[in-house]
Amino acid sequence: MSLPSDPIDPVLADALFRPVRAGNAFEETMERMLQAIRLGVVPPGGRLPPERELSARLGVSRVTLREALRALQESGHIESRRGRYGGAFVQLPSSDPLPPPGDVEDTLTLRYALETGAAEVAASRSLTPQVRRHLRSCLADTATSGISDYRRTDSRLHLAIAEATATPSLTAAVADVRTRLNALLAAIPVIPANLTHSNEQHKAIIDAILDGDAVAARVGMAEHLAGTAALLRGFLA
Amino acid sequence: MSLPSDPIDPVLADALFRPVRAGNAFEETMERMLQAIRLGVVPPGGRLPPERELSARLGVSRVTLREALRALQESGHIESRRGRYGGAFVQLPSSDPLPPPGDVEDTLTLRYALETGAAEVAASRSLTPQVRRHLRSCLADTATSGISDYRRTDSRLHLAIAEATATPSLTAAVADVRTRLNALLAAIPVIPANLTHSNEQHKAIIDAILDGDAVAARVGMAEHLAGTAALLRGFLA
DNA sequence: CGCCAATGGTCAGATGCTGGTCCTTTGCGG
DNA sequence: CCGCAAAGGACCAGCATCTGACCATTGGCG
Repeated sequence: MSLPSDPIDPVLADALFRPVRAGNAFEETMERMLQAIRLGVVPPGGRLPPERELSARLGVSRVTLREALRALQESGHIESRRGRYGGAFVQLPSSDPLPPPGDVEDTLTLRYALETGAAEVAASRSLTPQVRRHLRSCLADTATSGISDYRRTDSRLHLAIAEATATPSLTAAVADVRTRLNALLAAIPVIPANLTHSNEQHKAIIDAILDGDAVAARVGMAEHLAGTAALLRGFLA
Repeated sequence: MSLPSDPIDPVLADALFRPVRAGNAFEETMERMLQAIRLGVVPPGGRLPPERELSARLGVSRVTLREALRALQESGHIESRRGRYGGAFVQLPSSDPLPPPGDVEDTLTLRYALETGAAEVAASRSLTPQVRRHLRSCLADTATSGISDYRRTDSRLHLAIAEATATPSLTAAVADVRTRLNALLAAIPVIPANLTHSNEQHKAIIDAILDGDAVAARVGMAEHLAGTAALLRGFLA
């Protein structure tokens, strides 16, 4: 019963007829909040936007958003305080079970395309002083961070590069693939030797971007990603 | 009232607190079907998968899917036939109002990152004979197509390159950005001179991919995209 | 010291979406 | 020529979600 009369490319069919929504509104909302917390976009101790604003931004009713927030509260990720100047404050949960990792090669290849592209585009632009400062700041944070918060500062640096492209869709895509990558990285330890090596590569990439050297930025990022990819393939093979 | 206690990066906040869902289930389902039709994944005269299969794939109830199909029927995109060997068959609608174009630079930059990355990755892989044939076939279709169906065959060729990466996420991302691009392209005419120039570039890109020359594939794609980008910026400036 | 604005907490009614079931149409194959 | 399998068409009960309003708490400010 192969095909009655359908010469449809099965690969493209999988791409286009993929699920319209990854889960119900509650699940997707919670994933987003977890993403913001895990990527360090809202730092530990920081406050999330008010419920009304968040629900409006996410395009979700406040009831649904609150369900997600309550779940995050019970899992120890946030703490809610009432009254004016209250809100949801990010905590450091004792245990944080990451979602199951997806397809490794799919994630790594998508990451390669997105982040090498982002590095090249960022280097091709004339960056504002604020953006240049932010890049340098994130680089310094990564270089001086210990093993415990390396993953978060590293995420922030890579996101800063994506931001420097001034391309919202690209920034969002990089954030998403970074979340998938972190789910993979959770399975392997942070090794100090790799850490110092990464820091050297980070510096080379940021220097190239600040110099406007698109080729060097791309090549530097490609080498950097190859290192992480090799590490992951080794551990998850 | 700048910030009460929120040192949250507003750019990243926009990226992470973006809407969880683009619309209701009906709207998103209809967008997907239109995407499949407009990109030529299901060719004119071709049959869509059965309702039950489609609803399962899209993760949407059959009722909702049928609402979308009925809308497509009333807009002249498909025709439904009952009985065994029936189904929904793609028509050529007389008028097809495209959705309003989004941010031009955002679309073009994201496209640059995704498609140059896809070309490089495709060239880096050892392609199966089927994939090689498919690439050559799509290239030939594009070269021999007239003005009327150039946009569709061109879309198919670019999608074929994405498929060659064997990376589902990348394929889906390229398909999405291509849909956004087509919304922009709808505003400008197809010019024969540009068409022949594009065909030369297409041949260079596919040759590079088939030769496994990653650098040439990337550079060729970058030049090709720059041409379209310049054209669009000129018309939409 | 008391008011007030901003925030989280709660609820009821309306609407959307789902899952399941059954009906109708159609054409191939026995 | 008839029966069956595969497809679209239609319906309904129940759950999920949204809308909108109102209540409760808190800390700064007048």
